Amino acid sequence: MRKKPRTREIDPLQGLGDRPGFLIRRAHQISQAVFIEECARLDITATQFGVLWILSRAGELDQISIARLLGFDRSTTGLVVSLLEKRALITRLPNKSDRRRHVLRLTKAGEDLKRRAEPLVDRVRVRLESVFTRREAKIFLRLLDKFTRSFDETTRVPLRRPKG
Amino acid sequence: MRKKPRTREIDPLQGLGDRPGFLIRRAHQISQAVFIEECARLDITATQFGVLWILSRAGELDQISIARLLGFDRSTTGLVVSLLEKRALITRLPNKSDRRRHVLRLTKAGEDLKRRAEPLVDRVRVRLESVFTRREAKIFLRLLDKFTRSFDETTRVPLRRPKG
DNA sequence: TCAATATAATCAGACGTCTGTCGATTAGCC
DNA sequence: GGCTAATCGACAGACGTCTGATTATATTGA
Repeated sequence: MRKKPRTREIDPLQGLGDRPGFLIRRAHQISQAVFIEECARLDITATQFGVLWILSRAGELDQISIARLLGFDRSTTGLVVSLLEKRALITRLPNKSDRRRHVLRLTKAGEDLKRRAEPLVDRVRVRLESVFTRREAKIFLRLLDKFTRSFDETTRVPLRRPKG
Repeated sequence: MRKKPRTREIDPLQGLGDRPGFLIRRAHQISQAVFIEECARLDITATQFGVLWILSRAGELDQISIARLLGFDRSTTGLVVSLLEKRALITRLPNKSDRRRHVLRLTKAGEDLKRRAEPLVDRVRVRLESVFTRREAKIFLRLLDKFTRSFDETTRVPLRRPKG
């Protein structure tokens, strides 16, 4: 029970470990790990699921729209998309009216995977929130939402949320 | 003032954008961006600053200890450390008593950079917290702390905090 | 003493992320 | 029609992160 700071036991993290940036980084590390763990058997990452999700909701979208909706960088989106295409989870069809664009759409396999992933992703949420009381979880999400929204326009890739 | 969901305007993010994992990812993206922005002229990342900070506090440490204290992966730590060594901000000396180990220590340049970075890193904190009231910021940090501590032992790299 | 185990560090491979740049294409303007 | 600006998407380069494998070294125990 090493509890005595008597012995001048320094905490090397003091002054760093309580900074928001540090804690957010750690929280991100944790939530990524939990996601990977829960969805291991589907071999899917949170980022990839985001794309499947958004395509499932929107029907079809081009790369840039996906990036804007999810807050991904264009390059990141390009990589994720080509990875999903390689796995035949989405198709990438040239857009007739604008040949710069490719219209993305879920394949049957993509739909299936997305559907099978949903309960697992729900488990991720449950696990992440399980350390809080219901009230705390609500506050946590509210503050995170306030935080991200407040910085939205200052980021390179602001989210396009219809809610405003 | 597009406010009517009358027109069946779907929010493609609904059901995803309010998940803790999604928000945490976004928050991480933001805090990273702010850090980079503030510390651009020192050409230093949050991760790199963490190593400088911890070495400044501890005097000398080996790579694994740094990883454990900061919650980095061993490989990550190795890469960051070699990068800092290349910039002559730290030295890496073989440990006599245990030849597996390399003892890391800040160079003069490393000390200087760390000192010059401190006010900038403080500005990062201030900016990140500025979107909250003082009370909210406190709660936010408390909940983040609870979150990260609760999952600490389940992560691959649990933080070694003397405070327990 | 020798074998088994544990630890430190490196390396390879993968993914996510960002920056910056470039070419292709479209759209706007004269 | 033709120049120009804007946009899309590709690519290269960099960093952080994780996993898994490997090597070198210590420690422990039979």
